[in-house]
Amino acid sequence: MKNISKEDYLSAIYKFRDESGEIKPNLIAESLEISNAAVTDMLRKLSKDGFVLYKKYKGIRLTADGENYAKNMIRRHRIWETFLNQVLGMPWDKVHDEAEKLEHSSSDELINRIEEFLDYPESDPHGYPIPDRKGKMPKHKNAIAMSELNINDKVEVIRVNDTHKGMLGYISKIGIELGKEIAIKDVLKFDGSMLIKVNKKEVNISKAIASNIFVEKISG
Amino acid sequence: MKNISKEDYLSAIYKFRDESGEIKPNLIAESLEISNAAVTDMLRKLSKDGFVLYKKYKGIRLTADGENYAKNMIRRHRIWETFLNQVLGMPWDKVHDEAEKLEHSSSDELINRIEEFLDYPESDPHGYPIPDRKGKMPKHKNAIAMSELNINDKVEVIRVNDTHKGMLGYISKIGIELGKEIAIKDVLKFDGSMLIKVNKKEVNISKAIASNIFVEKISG
DNA sequence: TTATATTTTTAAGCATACTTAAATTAATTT
DNA sequence: AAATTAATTTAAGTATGCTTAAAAATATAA
Repeated sequence: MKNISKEDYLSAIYKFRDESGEIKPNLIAESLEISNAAVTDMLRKLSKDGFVLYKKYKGIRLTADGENYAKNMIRRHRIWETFLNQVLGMPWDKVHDEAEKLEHSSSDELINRIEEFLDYPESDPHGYPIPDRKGKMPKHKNAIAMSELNINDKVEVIRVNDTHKGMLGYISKIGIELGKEIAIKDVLKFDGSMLIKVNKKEVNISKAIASNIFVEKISG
Repeated sequence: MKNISKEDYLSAIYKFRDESGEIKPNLIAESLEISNAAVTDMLRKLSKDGFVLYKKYKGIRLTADGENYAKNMIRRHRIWETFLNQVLGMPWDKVHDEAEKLEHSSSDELINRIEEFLDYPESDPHGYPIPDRKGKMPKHKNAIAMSELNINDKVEVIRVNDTHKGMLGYISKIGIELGKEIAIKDVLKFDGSMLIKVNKKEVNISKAIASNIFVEKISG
């Protein structure tokens, strides 16, 4: 395993598989923005190398090796993001792309040193947990998507999905960040968009955005 | 230019060209440990892209664009090395390999941020100067190779060539590091090896090693 | 200056990770 | 259950950056 592509495939499978641990080629292709044919190709290689279980036309899942490898990539990614944000002051909507490149170019020793320098952080700048060097995930806070909320709920932002490019920058402008308090003022049945209060200002956000912001209830 | 290989070629040309700025394919091939044929191939591409001046069987030299690109790679490399050593405490004989990977995976913005965090260092852990963001090199100290020295010279280590794998680790064990004082006790005419005193101990080093350690005379 | 050795280039081929188009299998709709 | 649609795989082809072997040019030595 020296290969960027293979590492990206494993990360994508880990990230987008369903609750039962399976994923379809289509979803991998979409998330990596490549053709289905390329995915079929690579799945055979990953299977031969013992990182995924794959029989054609059947579901795909990671082996124990594949799972470890993927989790290690997630670890690298989140440690880099945390470093870039906390130490170098890079804004949270820019760290993802930079970390995506760095994660393929660092030894485990380097990652461990950065982790130590950061004093063993448990979550990245978007609120996602960082696996430790043995692959153990710190416990997640019990968060719910903002799209599930009702009028008069008051919540605190716990986690924000960073996979949709542009979204983070957009909600930053509105004033949303980790730890911020938000009050739900109205929910439109028509399209699920909601009126929320952040920093004493009321703004409207779409359901799609709301479903990528995870929160903890304070009251309601 | 998204390519690792092309970046490595430009760095190698910059690093190993002669005083007139020229280099031969052979030397590039050796330094990158690839075949001469591969070098011919790539030179045509780099020439087409405007990074080198190249006519077959004639000397090779960088264009202004090529020179800027190469210098920027050197800058990235040395800033990463400095960061790894100063901030993460990675030993000076390990930073080269790690930086070699990272230098291809970082945006200019990231490099600039690290440089700022390091408070604009002027030299890397091996004593080599770091170009600033405009490509300007800080002035070198006037250093001479230790292989040029004579009995009873006393010197201070200014710079050590890090291109020979294993050498740094070897001389570290002897006790040689930047700023260290060394006294020349004897020079063997037979093979040019020398007896030197470091940390009150006398050790023998070969001429090949001595020619990669650069020093400043204190007396003699 | 000629002979020999070395360097450089050309030619042909390989592996990787993609692509598009066609064929096959599976899933959904009627 | 058959027909239609969608997903997946196969097949053929591409670009990149290498390789080895042979040919051509240059450099060195006698």
